[in-house]
Amino acid sequence: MGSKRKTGVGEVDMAGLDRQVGFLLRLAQVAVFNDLIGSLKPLGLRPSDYSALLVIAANPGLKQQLVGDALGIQRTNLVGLLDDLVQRGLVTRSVVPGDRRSWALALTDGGQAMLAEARKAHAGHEAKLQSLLGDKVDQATLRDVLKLISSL
Amino acid sequence: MGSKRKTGVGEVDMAGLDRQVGFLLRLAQVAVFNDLIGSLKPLGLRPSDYSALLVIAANPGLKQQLVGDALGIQRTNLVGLLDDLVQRGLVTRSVVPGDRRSWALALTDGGQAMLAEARKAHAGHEAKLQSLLGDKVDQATLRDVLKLISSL
DNA sequence: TATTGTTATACTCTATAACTATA
DNA sequence: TATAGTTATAGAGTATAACAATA
Repeated sequence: MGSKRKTGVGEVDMAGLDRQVGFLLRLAQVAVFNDLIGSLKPLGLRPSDYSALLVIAANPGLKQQLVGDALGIQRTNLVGLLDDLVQRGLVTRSVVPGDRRSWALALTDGGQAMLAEARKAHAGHEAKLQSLLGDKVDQATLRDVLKLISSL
Repeated sequence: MGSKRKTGVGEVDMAGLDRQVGFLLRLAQVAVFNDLIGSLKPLGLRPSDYSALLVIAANPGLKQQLVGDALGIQRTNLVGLLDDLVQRGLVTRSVVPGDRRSWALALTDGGQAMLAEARKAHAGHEAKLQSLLGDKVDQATLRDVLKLISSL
């Protein structure tokens, strides 16, 4: 007991934690997320801002509610996020002819330009990850595994 | 453009987000973490409490600083976590003969009993994950991939 | 001078309840 | 009644600065 290989940090016995998928999954996610945060920071965007711009660009006229559904952000927490994007002139909230309760979201020209820059930043981030994984991992398989785990 | 397959939530074009490793990694991590949170909740433990108990049990006499290093928790944020575990009678802070700045952490008998229960709860969680992955994924390979990604 | 633990504090992310205006 | 957006608020989790005691 306690005679297991001491991996992890220095002399500390990690008690098998460093061999458990959940723990490693968290470390991997934090590493990737932090790198993405750093890649987008020069543009003044967080990952959530970037993903909102992406989804709005792909679905012009989309309602806030649906953006939230797509990204897993509650509509109540999306308000402030979009307020900022609107105030920065990247996104417009337009009246929907048939429904005066909802907004039709769209990117401004500035929003399109910002998204183009963000895509480049994101591509750099992805390239780093790809080169790390290289041919050691089949990306399609990895995606399938992650999707499977998501259904837990 | 914009004519890609509409996956994800309902009618919304996810703009390729649902095919990116970082996004899927986040979804997978959230799913696993939430399941672990639910598994430990009946014991009044959070994942961070559980991992602290694990590491202290494997390294009796360990200093707070080293627990933090092992788990990626700042020493400043570990204080309250350990305060609670001590107050619940699960962990003791003892004087270290050679160094009066630090505490020697250890589990009480109650802490050992709690950890045994927590291990069972965790095993149930792991079993759920294992049965989901089944023979579709080699666990050792998955761990290696996640470790690799963590080094980004 | 550096280290350990501590306190106070702030910031982000996320979650809930309640309101409004529309449908 | 139900829905879309909004506001206010609260709770985690995490981050920094500064301090006391000790090395």
